[in-house]
Amino acid sequence: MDTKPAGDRRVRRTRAALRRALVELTLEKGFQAITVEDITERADVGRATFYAHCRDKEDLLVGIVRDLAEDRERLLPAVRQAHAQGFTGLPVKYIFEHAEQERPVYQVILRGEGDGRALREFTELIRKRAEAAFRDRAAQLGATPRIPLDLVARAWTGELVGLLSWWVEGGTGYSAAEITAHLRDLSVYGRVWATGLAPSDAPGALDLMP
Amino acid sequence: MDTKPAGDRRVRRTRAALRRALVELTLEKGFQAITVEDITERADVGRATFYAHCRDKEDLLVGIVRDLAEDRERLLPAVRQAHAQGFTGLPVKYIFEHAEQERPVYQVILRGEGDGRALREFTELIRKRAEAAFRDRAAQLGATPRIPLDLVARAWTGELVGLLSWWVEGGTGYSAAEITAHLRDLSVYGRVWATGLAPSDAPGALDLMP
DNA sequence: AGGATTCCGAACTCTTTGTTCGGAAAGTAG
DNA sequence: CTACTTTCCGAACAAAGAGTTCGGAATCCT
Repeated sequence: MDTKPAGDRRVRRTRAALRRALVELTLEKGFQAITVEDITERADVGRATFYAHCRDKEDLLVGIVRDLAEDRERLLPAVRQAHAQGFTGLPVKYIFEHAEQERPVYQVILRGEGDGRALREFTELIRKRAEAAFRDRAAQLGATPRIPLDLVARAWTGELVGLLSWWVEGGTGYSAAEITAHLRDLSVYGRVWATGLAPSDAPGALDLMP
Repeated sequence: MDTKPAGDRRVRRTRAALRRALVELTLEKGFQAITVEDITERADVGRATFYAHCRDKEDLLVGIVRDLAEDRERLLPAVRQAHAQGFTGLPVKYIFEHAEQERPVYQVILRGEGDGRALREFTELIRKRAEAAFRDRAAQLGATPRIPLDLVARAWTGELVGLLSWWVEGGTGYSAAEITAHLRDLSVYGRVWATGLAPSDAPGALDLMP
């Protein structure tokens, strides 16, 4: 999928139409069930034109996801600078807000449509950021973690992706700010604080308690 | 996909061969790239025979996943009874051990192969168990959660799936017992305890601190 | 041994994919 | 506005894969 600026208006229009059609159809029938003709029909574009823009369905999806990530990253420095310096992580609330604006695409990604590559790449991006942020801060403070930071980063990424997948489908009743706050409190202070349940009540505790 | 006991030896053999072939090929080339003929060739089975057993690739995968879940659930009561009563969650360590035994299939599921349905179902199963466990225990103790339990259950499920996906790919260097303990400590006591990092160092904290 | 079931493989239809090409349409630059 | 370039269209084509059918051979169960 081309991601050049696309100077020609015709190119911009057909590309936008194809992408829009793919996202719509994916949410309706699932990525797998879609045929190229479905897409071109919905986009009102000749089938040959489709192949002038991308190799196949997957390629089209990759382009969408890549541009979404660029869009997200593009505004990041501004957001970051508005708060503090030296912070290398992605502000969580900003991710939720971005997902709110681009809900359909986030749904497609987080559902794991299209062989799940998009979701894996999204997750990896978050994970790397989180791990870098943890390491930076640990180095600054000279703190000695009780649990390896790579493991902490993976677990935290799992929490974020899990909640985001849920939230983006709608119906949770939380605002971006609310769910962000909950996620932070839970991950920072733990389940004992969050629920008042003693450790022995945790799933899996059976194997760990005397 | 039939999941009957399969009394006939021929049926057992070809079914096993087909499933084995599908898992192998999926790990080699990815589910999407596999053709039915690839499967039958690897399994050394006639192509017509394939359709005598299942509608298509997906159906075959569904059968595999379903039987795996059955296998996991079948031994659960014994495990549970060996530890405590009234606990409705899935013992976490047992899941990791099961994944260790059935590594290839878990890899296929957790990579989100085959349109991601298998992964979604797996996640849902865990999530429901976790939420039920949290609710039961909260009711017993009369505790008032600071964070809604359904949100806690989703976040915890995300942690588990995230770590399990990582662990099952190998190379983490942890045993099932070790990673289970880490997951428990981290989720129960939180990141401040686990890493020594102050709350303001958490990704996303920017939006939440004054 | 006998009857039922399953497997095989070859042939066939149908859908979808991906490519090609010449003419029409729309865009851009000057 | 003109001239030149690029894109779009649609139809036609080849190739691959999906899914079905069927008679005969092989295998299983009892």
